[in-house]
Amino acid sequence: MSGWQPVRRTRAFEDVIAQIERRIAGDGLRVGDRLPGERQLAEQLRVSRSSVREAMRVLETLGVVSSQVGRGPDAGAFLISRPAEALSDLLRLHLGLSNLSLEEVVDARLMIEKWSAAHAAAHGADLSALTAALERMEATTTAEEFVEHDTAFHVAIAEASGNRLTTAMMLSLRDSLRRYAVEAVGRLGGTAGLMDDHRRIHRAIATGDAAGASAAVEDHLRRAYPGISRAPRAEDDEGLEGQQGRSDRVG
Amino acid sequence: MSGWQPVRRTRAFEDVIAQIERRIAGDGLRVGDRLPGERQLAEQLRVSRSSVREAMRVLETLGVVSSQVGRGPDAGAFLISRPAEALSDLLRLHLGLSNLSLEEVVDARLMIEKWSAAHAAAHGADLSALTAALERMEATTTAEEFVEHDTAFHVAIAEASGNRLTTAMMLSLRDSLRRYAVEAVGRLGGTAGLMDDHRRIHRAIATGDAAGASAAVEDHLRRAYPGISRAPRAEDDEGLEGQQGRSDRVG
DNA sequence: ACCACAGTATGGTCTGACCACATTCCCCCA
DNA sequence: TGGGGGAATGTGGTCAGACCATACTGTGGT
Repeated sequence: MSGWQPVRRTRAFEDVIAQIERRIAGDGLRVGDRLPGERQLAEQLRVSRSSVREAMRVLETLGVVSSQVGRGPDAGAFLISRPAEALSDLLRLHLGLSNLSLEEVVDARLMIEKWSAAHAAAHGADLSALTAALERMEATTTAEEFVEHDTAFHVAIAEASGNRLTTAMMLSLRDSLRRYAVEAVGRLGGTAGLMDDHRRIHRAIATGDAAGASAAVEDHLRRAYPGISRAPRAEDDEGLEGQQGRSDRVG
Repeated sequence: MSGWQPVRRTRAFEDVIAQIERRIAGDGLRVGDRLPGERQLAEQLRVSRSSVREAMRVLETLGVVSSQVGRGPDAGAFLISRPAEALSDLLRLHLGLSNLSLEEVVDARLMIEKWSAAHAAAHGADLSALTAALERMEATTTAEEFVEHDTAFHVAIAEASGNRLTTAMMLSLRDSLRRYAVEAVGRLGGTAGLMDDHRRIHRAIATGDAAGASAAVEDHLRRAYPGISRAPRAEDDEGLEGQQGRSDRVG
C-alpha cells in the first residue's frame, strides 16, 4: 500500500459514468426519467455491455439509478434519488471494517439530531407526524415495536427540519445503529424514561423552543447510548462528564 | 423450497458482496489486507468473473476496496477505508440531479463545521496543522491558491475534532461546493475579510472557546455563502452555552 | 553486479451467447 | 364480437472464454 501514482488512466466504466453524468447535467434529465438500455448505451458510447453494466452498478450503489427487468414502461434503468440507502451501505461496511467506531457514529448522529430538532422547532413545521408517532409509541409492548415507532418519531423530526441531506444522513446513521437500539431498551429495563424524553422533545419543538429541543434530544440520546463522547459542553454541564469508558457493545 | 419471496431474488453480485462482507466480519479482515483475485473469487463462490467484478465495482464505489493491476505485492484488490471519496461522489451526483439544493448542502456543511470547531476547541488537540494552513493562506495571491489552503484549514479543524465520520462528511460537502468557493472569493473582492474570519476561528479554538469557535465559523460561512438558510433562533443551537459568550462580533 | 528479456499473475475489456422475466401482440376459438 | 392464451419481444442477469495492458519475477548472458 505504498504510494499509488496518480497516473490511473480512466477505465471504460468510468467514462460511461462521466457520460451519463454529463447527460444528467446537460440534457436536464430528472428523477423518473429513463436511461437507454444497456445494449444501446454500449453501442452509443463504443464500449462493451460489461462496462456499461459496471457503470450501472456504481450508479445504483450511489442511489441515483434503479434497474427493473422485464418489458414495458416499467422496465429498464431509471433515475432515482435514494441517498439514504447509499449512505447506509457505506456506513455499514465501514463500521464492519472497524474503521469507524461506534462512538464516532453515535456522535455524528447526536450532532444531526440536535440540529434537526432545533431547526424543526424554529421552522414551526407540520408536527402531525411527530404527534402520531408519539401516540403510537405509547401503545407498544415489545422493544422491537417501540423502536419502530421511535424511529418514525425521529425521522419525523428530521423531515420537519426541511433538509433532505441531513435527513438522509440521519436515516442512515440510525439504520447503522438499529441493532443497538433494541438492546438499549432492554438495558434501560423499560420505555418509561424514553417516553418522557420524547414528550419533552415534542413539547419543545411544538413551542418553538430550539435550544430546549436540542438539549432534550441530547439528554435522550445520552440516556439511550451511555458512555459516548465528550461534548464541548460549557457550563450547562454538571461536569459529571466522567465518561466511564465505553460501555458494552453487545453484538 | 418455496421460501423464495416476492419481487427481487438476490443477484449474483449481491451475493458476492454479502460473502465478502461476511468474510470481513468473520475472518477479521482489516484495512490493507488483500482479497483473492477475481478469477479465484469467482471459482470459490461459483459465479462468473463478471459478477465478481460488478461486486468489486460496488465495494470500490463505497470506498472499501481498491484494485491495482499488474503483478506483485501491490497488485490485486485491497481493503481500504475512504468514506470521504464515496460521499463526494454521492453528493455530486445527487446535486447534479437537483434533488439536493445548494442550500441544503451549505446548511449541512454549516452544521458540521460548527460542530467540528466546537469539538476541536474543547479537545485541545494539536493545532500545528491549523496554524500552518493559516500562514500559507496569508501568502497566497490567486483565488485558487487561497481556496486550496482554505480547504486545508477547514480540514485541519475537522480532523482536530477527532471524528473521522464527520470529517469525511465535511470533506465531501466541501468538495461538492468547491466550484462555488472560488467564485465567492471573487464576489467578496478579496480575501481580507476571510482572513480575519480565519484568524478569529483559530484564536477561539486555540483558547478552548468552543462557543466562540462555533460562532466564528458560522459568521465565516455566512460571509462566504450569503443568503443561505435561516438558523434556529436560539442562542444555543449546539448545546453549548458560550463559555465566555459570543464576544466579538464580526470585525 | 548488472542488464535485458521472457514468464506470469493481475485487473481491464470485449464478444457473443443464453436465461429469466414481464409486457405486448395477435391469432384462434367461443 | 369478445376473450383467452400462447408467441414474440425487449429488458436486465449471468455466463464462458478470449485477448490486452500492466508490472512484478525469474533467468540467463554479459
